[in-house]
Amino acid sequence: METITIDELYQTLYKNLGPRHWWPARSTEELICGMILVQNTNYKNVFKSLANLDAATNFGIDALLNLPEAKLQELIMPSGFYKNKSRYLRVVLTEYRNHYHQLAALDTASLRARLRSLPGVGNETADVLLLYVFMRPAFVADSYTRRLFRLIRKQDANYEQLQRAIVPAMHQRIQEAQEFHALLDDYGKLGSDVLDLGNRYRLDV
DNA sequence: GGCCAGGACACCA
DNA sequence: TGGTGTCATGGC
Repeated sequence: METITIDELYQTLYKNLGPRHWWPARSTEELICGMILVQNTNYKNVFKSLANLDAATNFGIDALLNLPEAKLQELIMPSGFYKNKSRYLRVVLTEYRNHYHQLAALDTASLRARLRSLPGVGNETADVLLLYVFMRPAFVADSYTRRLFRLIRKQDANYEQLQRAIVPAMHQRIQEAQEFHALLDDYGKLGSDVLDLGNRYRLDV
């Protein structure tokens, strides 16, 4: 078995999978909606909800926030958990509309803590918001990512533990950090048929 | 027809 | 700190 570094892992994934074009969205508002709606949900279902929202509001921030509660729930229903997600969407979109510049001025740690305090924003959603909305380098230790790193590190780790281990070993620009997350998740979906990293490599961090 | 998806949260011990 | 139940739809 061959040892691999974080950089080499990134390069290996990139060479085999190519650019993943994440996060798919035409506006920041659509990005935020997708991030909430995709929680524990297949993105194929999310696309249906996003199409509904687009048709109803064209992703105008005020149009989104002015939707009656019942209408918003109806539009996002294909993504499941629609009662929770409608509430989370309102909170995060309101925060974005009213406080974006204040948030953008914060250092990354303070910004993450602020995002994390919002209902519906857990570890993963906070980190994808940092990565794709606020353009801060972040490492998203989601379930796909933890599964792969469990295989190549030969040890288990929860979200925070994996972040503490990996972040110091990363030295990526924002675009690479974004691509890394996309590559890790798409690798998780495609499975080891394409590239059996778990049986080939060992990562010592 | 069962399993799962690009989680978060409340509750419990 | 860690485990479990709940939220819910649609694709495969």
